[in-house]
Amino acid sequence: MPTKPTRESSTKARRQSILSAALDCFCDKGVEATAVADIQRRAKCSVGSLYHHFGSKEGVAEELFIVAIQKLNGGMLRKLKHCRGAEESVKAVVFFYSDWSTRNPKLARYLHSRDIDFSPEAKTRLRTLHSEYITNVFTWFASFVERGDMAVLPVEAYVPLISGPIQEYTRRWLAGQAGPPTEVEALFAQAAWNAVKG
Amino acid sequence: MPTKPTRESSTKARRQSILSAALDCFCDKGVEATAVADIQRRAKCSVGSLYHHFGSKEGVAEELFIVAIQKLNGGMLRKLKHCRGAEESVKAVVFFYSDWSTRNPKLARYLHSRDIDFSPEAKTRLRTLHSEYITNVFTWFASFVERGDMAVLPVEAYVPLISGPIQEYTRRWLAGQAGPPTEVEALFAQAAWNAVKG
DNA sequence: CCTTTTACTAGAAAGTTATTCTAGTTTAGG
DNA sequence: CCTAAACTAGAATAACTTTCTAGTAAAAGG
Repeated sequence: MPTKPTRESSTKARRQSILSAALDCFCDKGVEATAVADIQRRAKCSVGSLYHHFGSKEGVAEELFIVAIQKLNGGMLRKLKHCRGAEESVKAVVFFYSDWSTRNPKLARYLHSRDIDFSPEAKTRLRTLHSEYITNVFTWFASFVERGDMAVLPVEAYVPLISGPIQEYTRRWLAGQAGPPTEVEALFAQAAWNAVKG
Repeated sequence: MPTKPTRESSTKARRQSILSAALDCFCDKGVEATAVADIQRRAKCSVGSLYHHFGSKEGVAEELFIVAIQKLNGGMLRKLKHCRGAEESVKAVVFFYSDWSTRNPKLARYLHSRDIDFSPEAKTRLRTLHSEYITNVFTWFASFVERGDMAVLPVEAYVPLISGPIQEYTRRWLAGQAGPPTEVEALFAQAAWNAVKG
């Protein structure tokens, strides 16, 4: 049975409804072109409510971006934990990226739009999230590199070599310029492994 | 000696001054956050003049984007024409992208911001430019594939495999998260060739 | 050489959109 | 109950984009 909505739960629901209304609008018309009124109408809330929760239109966009990144990164790490060797891990990165994007096309599309004007605070928060993630990923792969299963390369080179192609392909798919990533993921996973294997 | 400015030349100069003022503003504060007044002040022109030439702020952003794409693509094709074999061509793509971005960091940075709300006309124009470019690139590489120097892959897979890593790396460099691409271009060129060689 | 047309510039006015403000409602906690 | 804090609403304001009117200067036609 549905429990009586408490304040906490309804706040969460309201925030969520605004975020998902925003995502729909952003995907339909782009970030810049959607007005606060568009989001508001879609979320069925007032201007005041929206500004109470997010401070600004930019605030909504930032939160949405951060939530999306967290979902993607969190899922990736969880997936990696179940991998046993270097090759399985590298390939898992490619497969997970492809699958996640296919399952969450709107979020993926939004993550690919890079021109959101983040506030300094949001930038800091993103930087923190990113370096936490990178740290986690690197400690996972470091042992493989030490063991000689993977090549020794400049640290910043691994991610582009492994994820660059599938990301770029996915971007094209989202833009309607290519077939679904499932068609090439195996090929790209193999290429990723070839690029970084020891 | 400087020739007397004719109408045609001064129009061109004015348009150019608006475009480069816009590029500076966009790089400093992002597209959404720059006001028409910012561009106008920097270009030392009036609102009327700006609207006469470009119709809207979006119009400025679109033109800038298209010009940048044309420069990048044009340069790439010119570079390719001087290459002799498959390997040289594939590697040239990586090197040229890296060098062009290093030489034109502002334009490169702007091209990486993907969230500009293009008008339908601009979208059409971009699509045309893109498919012209793709056609040119593919006719260049097709012979190598036929000859067996390069692997037979889904057509849409080549660009991500060859350019994906260097693009992703360059993006990180522009965001201050990595060293200059010259440090990895040779490595990435080799990886690109490995990914598509026959 | 004049005049007419067209491209262009300027800045004020109008229209839109984002943000703030004031007032009021609901809920958890004492 | 009562109070403080969280929340909602929508009017008021402020910021910004776009349009409009007027005027200037270069080219084109006679």
